[in-house]
Amino acid sequence: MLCLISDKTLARRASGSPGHFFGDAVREGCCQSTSPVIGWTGNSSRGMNSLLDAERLAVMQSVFSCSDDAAAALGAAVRELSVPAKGVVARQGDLAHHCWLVVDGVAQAQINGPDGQLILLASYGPGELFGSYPGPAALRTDFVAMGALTLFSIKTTVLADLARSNADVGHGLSVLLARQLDTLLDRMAARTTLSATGRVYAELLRLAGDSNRIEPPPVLSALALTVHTTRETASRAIANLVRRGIVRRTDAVLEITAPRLLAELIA
Amino acid sequence: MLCLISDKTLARRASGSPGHFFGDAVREGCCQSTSPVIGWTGNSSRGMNSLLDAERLAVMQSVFSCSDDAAAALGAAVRELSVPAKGVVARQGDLAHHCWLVVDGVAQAQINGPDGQLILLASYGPGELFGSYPGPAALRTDFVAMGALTLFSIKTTVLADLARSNADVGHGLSVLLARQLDTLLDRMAARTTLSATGRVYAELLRLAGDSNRIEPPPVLSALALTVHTTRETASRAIANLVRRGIVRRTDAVLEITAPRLLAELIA
DNA sequence: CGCGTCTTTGAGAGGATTCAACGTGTGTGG
DNA sequence: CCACACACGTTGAATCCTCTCAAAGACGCG
Repeated sequence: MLCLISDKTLARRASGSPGHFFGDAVREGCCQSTSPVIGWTGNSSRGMNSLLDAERLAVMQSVFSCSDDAAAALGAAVRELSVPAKGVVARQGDLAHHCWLVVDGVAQAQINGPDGQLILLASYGPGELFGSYPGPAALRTDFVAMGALTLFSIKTTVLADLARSNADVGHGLSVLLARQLDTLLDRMAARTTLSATGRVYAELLRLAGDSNRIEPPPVLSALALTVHTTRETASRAIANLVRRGIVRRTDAVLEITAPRLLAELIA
Repeated sequence: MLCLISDKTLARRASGSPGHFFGDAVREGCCQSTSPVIGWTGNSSRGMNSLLDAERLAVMQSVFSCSDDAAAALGAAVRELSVPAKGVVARQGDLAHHCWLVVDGVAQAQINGPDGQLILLASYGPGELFGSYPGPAALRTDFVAMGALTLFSIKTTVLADLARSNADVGHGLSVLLARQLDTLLDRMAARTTLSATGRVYAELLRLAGDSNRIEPPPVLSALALTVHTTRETASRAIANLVRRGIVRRTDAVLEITAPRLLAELIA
């Protein structure tokens, strides 16, 4: 029997759930900016659903690296929010009056191209912020959870006011945004300079990091989406690498045996 | 005799200079975010080379919408800088310790793809900021002036300190960055969802604005670069529109006669 | 087991770049 | 003043990359 899944279904699915890989991957990736990551990086192993006030403050402090009272002010303005896997935080076209701060999990900004194709624009990991900031605005993307997601939501106006009145908040915000700008520029550069296979290769290197291993091995359909290509292309690209002995792949791990060579191939 | 210019040469050239169109175009385009532009928008008609202190303060205030003393602090930390057309502000790979605030003119972030092809990642108009912000960092793009350009340069560390100590600065910075993030997302969306001709059409609409006229008519090679395609493709796309009577083109102006129809074609 | 998902491979189609050629306008230098 | 180089635009043909379509196998799960 043939495979009848339309790409649309696949796309919708792949951005969701089950592989733990994707979550980890994106979480790892979303903060690969030049500046070091803030000390705190979400903690999905905690079993509880709601954060204690103290934790909330700690979160604020580590995200904004701010004083106690600033954290308190933020904590008070914030509302905790849980979104199930595949849940939609906000829809394209909505007039948003909020920002969302990712506490745990990963949120993705995606667009449905006119042909129904789903396109990934950005992903937000723990400590990152999305929504409408300088003022309320219509959203140009959907924001969906790709795994269980816990957020802090805060009114745009309140956040702006806080930023204006409290230096720590403003500064923290600017750092947050600068980092996002940075990674977005990277992604943009990759998308426009590299060929489809090149983007796949680059993503492999990024996911592998210094250890040159991806464990568990990546789900190709998901990887394809993040670099804006098709599973077929990704599959072919990687098959090529395996054939040439540049990467080795087992059920448990994908290992890059010749990272230098792979890096050369990208250019 | 044939034309022997390699594409590389062309690319290098086109990003420069002579057509006044390109400068205006980008200047118009770089602030098309949802939030209204700050009240002040550069003034190239002023004949002098150096800004008075008072003007400098005014610039700061309108960019950061901040108090007098914050503006004074910024003004003191800043060094004025003039870059000639085609001049390079900073090079890819440089370890930058500065941020630059565009006072007048347009700066572009560009990358040379491995094949020597020049690619435009972003452009910064008056009131926009680029460089390394949260901390010193290696630049991933060249920054070049595309027309006479005057900048304020400020040490990254100084700016960060100011942001942390002065709420107005931090807030202003966050607004600046949020706006850039916004437009970058837009650009990204356009680049990934649209076809090459679609991007050309979209750019036409954007340049034309409400008046539906582009005056003087766009330099195709430059337009092609901004939407990341070739002059040939751009030329074909527009020739098509002209043939179908959707736009009219003379030496002096390009006019969109059927903006609705054109908008339809983009999707 | 049937179903859905993921992967892989081949073949075909389409879009966009590349190459080639030519016309035009502009500025430079002999 | 006249080449000449250079930039820009236009058009056609060839080429290549990438997506789409089609088919089939593997795995996990209710």
